[in-house]
Amino acid sequence: MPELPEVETTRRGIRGALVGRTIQAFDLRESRLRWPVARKLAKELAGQRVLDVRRRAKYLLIDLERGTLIAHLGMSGSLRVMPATAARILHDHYDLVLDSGQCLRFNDPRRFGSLHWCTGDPAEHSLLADLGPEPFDGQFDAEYLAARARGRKVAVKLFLMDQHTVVGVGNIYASEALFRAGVRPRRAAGRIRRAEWQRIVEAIRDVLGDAIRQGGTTLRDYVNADGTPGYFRQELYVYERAGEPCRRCETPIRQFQQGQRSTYFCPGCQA
DNA sequence: ATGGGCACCTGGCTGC
DNA sequence: TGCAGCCAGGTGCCCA
Repeated sequence: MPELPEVETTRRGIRGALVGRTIQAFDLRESRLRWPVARKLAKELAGQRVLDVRRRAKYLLIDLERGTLIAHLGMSGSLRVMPATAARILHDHYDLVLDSGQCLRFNDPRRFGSLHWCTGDPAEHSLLADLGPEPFDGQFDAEYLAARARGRKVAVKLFLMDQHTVVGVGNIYASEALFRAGVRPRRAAGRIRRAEWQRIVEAIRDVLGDAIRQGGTTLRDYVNADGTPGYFRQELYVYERAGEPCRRCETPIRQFQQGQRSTYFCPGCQA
């Protein structure tokens, strides 16, 4: 998916068009997302005003008057704001039609995305309840990571991608953050030194912040709320650069598999 | 608890 | 040109 920068870019892009508007209709054309979306949701949502659009981890939270929509973009999903009359294309799965004449439209070729309706506190929803801290929160620091990693044999890259450790870091930014921190992705989490955790914390914040400023990373499907791609791809140091010279030391970037995903690193820059 | 692997799905690219 | 095989921003769940 879209990792944290892409979800945050989407949030910022759709928020202005949604907040204060009233939902006129919920058009569901494909209910088979990661979990089935109930058709009866249309009846519930119609007439409700949008109070806010927030983000928790890689989930978008659309606060309405009587509850919250919890949306996930999966691997290939995107949410765009457009005229409700705009022609639908393949894989447009639902529209949230607003009283402004615009709609929020979800497109997701792989259908790994999801949509839940939550009355009550979304933080206590089963999808969100056990998530780790936000990377920009104060409680996410070297001490926290060191304590959590103690005794763990799992590779540090997989440890960082575990949403119980910290949220928002996916396959691209895990490789990129470890490059910036100078730490090899295969090292056991329990053997990372305090100074390295400190660098990892800073690297995660830096790379996510830089990516947000560039509107995220577009590999294939991802587009922002206005349909434009993210431009951070050109600033990647290692991701999808196997065999190419490191931008810092010229050593060829290496690639290998970790947890059925591709990992990239520079043997010259990362210890 | 921890670690590892699979499943869900479509589309684009590569190589025969 | 056709098609099989492989790969892709995630994550819940099942097994040892």
